[in-house]
Amino acid sequence: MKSILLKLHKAFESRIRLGIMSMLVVNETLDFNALKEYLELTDGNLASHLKALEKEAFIGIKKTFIGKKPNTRYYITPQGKKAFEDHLQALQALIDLKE
Amino acid sequence: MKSILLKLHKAFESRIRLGIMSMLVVNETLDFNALKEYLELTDGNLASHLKALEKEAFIGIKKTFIGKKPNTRYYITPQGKKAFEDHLQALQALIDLKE
DNA sequence: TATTTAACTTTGAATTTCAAAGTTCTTTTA
DNA sequence: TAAAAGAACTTTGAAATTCAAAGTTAAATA
Repeated sequence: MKSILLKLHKAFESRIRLGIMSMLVVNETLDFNALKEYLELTDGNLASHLKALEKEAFIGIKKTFIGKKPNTRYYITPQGKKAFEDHLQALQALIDLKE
Repeated sequence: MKSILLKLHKAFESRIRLGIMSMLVVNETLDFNALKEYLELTDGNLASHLKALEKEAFIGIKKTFIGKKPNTRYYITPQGKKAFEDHLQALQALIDLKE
């Protein structure tokens, strides 16, 4: 049990970061505003959580233009995917304890 | 997705409290030292997390004696069980998003 | 040229977390 | 019976985290 808990990653303890990662697992990329609207966050709050995940190299940023409009898209990195999957597996193991 | 996140209970965001609840779901009751040793926590830290869960009425305390030794046991309350199960279900739903 | 929009950064206050030390009560042990 | 030890805390204080709100910058549109 203790070993399960140790597999939970600190970066994913926050429900907001859990939400960001979940969205990025199911959507190849998402832009700032999509995340912001979906998760109903203020700019600053979202930006700081994104930064926290970026610092861990769990997500990456791709800045492009759509026509002439700047567009910042976020995507999950391979490490991020791995880390998040490990985290979810640990949660799954916790859930299975009940059975 | 947003609605899933809203079902995550703040009290269970901490891995320590997640651990306490998990232990109490699979063990009818547990005493202070069992939790402390299993989760490798200091007295103070454990006590404050227990207090946080008790404040939400998610766990209860039963003080007894084993022989002449005082023994404090913790157990999960029906509300606690419900809340924890809802939380795990929300996590399960998050996990299932990937499929 | 003025306004708007995107995507931040900064600031600061509130909350949370944790370890360490102190406390109380009881039980052993010398 | 006095001293030491153990259980289960409480208190303290520092560090880290979280969040909203306001400020910033650069480009785009009116």
